[in-house]
Amino acid sequence: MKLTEARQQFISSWGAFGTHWGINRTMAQIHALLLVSPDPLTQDDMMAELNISRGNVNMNIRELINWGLVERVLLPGERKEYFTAEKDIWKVVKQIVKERKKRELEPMLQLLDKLETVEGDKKDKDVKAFLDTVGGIKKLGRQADRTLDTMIKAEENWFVSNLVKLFK
Amino acid sequence: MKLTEARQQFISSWGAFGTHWGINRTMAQIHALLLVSPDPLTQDDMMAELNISRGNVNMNIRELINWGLVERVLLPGERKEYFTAEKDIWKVVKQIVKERKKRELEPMLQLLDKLETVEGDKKDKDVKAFLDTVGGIKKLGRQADRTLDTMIKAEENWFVSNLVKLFK
DNA sequence: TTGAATTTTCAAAACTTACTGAAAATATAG
DNA sequence: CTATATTTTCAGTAAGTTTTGAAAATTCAA
Repeated sequence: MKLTEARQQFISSWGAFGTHWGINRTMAQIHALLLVSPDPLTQDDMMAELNISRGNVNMNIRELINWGLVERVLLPGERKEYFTAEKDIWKVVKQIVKERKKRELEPMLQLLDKLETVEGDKKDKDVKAFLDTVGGIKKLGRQADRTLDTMIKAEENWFVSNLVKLFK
Repeated sequence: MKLTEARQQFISSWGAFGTHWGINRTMAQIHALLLVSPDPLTQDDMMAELNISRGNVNMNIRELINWGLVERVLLPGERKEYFTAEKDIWKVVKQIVKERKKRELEPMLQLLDKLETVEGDKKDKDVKAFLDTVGGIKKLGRQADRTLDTMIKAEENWFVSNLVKLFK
C-alpha cells in the first residue's frame, strides 16, 4: 500500500471512529490529518486535503484548540497561521480524558447527588429502585473519577508497565 | 424533590449523556427508564412514559437487547411481552465495555496492523510521521485491549478495592 | 382454522447537526 | 493610513439521523 492511500484510510477511519464517540467526523479527520503531518499545516492545506470549506476548517480547528489537542504555530516571516497537533498519543489520551471528565463525568455526579435527595418512603419499591440505581451509578462514577485523576497524572511507562502487571 | 420529577430528570439527563457517547437519545432514555423500574415494562408502558411511538420503542428495545443490556421477560398468563434491564451497574458497564471493544477497538487495531505495512522509505519524513502515529496508537490500543479483557473478567469488589490502592 | 391481540417493518416526515460560502472583521505590510 | 492578505462569523442550505404511524406479519386462544 502506498503512503497516500494509507493516509487516506487512516483519516477516514479516524473520522468514522470519532462518530461513535460523540465527535464530529470532520473534527476527527482534521485531527488525524495533523497527527500524520510532520510539519504544521495552514487552513488552506486542510481545505485541500480534506475537500472541505474554509468555514468548516476554521470552526473545527477552533474546537480542537478548545480541547487542547491542537496548537496555533506562528512561523517567522509567514503571514498565514499554521497548526500542529500533539503527537504523543499518551498525552492526547490524557488530555481527552481530562476534558471529558470535566465536561461530562463531574456534572453527572453533581446531578446524581441532587437526585439522591428525593423525598419518599424508602420502603416504596419505586423509591427504592430509583435510589439503588442512582446510588450504584454514583458509587462507580466516583471511583472512575478518582481513578482517572490518577491516570491523568501518570506517565505512560507507569501505565504500561505497572497496570499490566496488576491486571495479570 | 418528588420521585416523579427526579425520575424524569434522571431519564432526560441520561438521554443527553448518551448523545455525547454516540448513543441515540431515546435508546438511552428507554434504558434509564428500565433501570429505575422495579418491575418489567411493556412497550405500551414505555410509549406512555416517554411519549414516543410504538415503532420507536420497538426498534430501540431491539438494539438494547443486541447490546445485552435488556431482556425480554415472559410473564405467565400474560399475552404481552415485558422487558427488564440488568440493574447491577458494574455488570452493565462491563457489558458495554465488552461490546465496544469488539465493535470498535478490535477492528481499529486490525486496520492499524494493515496500515503499518505501508511501502516507502522510512527516512522520508512523511512516512516516518505516519508510522510513528500508527505505531503509537497501536501500542496504546493493544494495551487498552488487554487491560479491558481483565476488567471484563473482574468482580466489582476487586476493581473498587484493589485498583484504588494501586492508584494511590 | 379464525380473528383479535400484539409485534415488527419501513417509507415518509420531522428533526438535528454539519457545512458552505460570502460578507464582515481583523491583521499586516508598505 | 491604505490596500491586501487572512481569519472569523453566521444565515441559509445540505446531509444525516431519528421518529412516526399505518400496513404487514406474527402469535395465540378459542
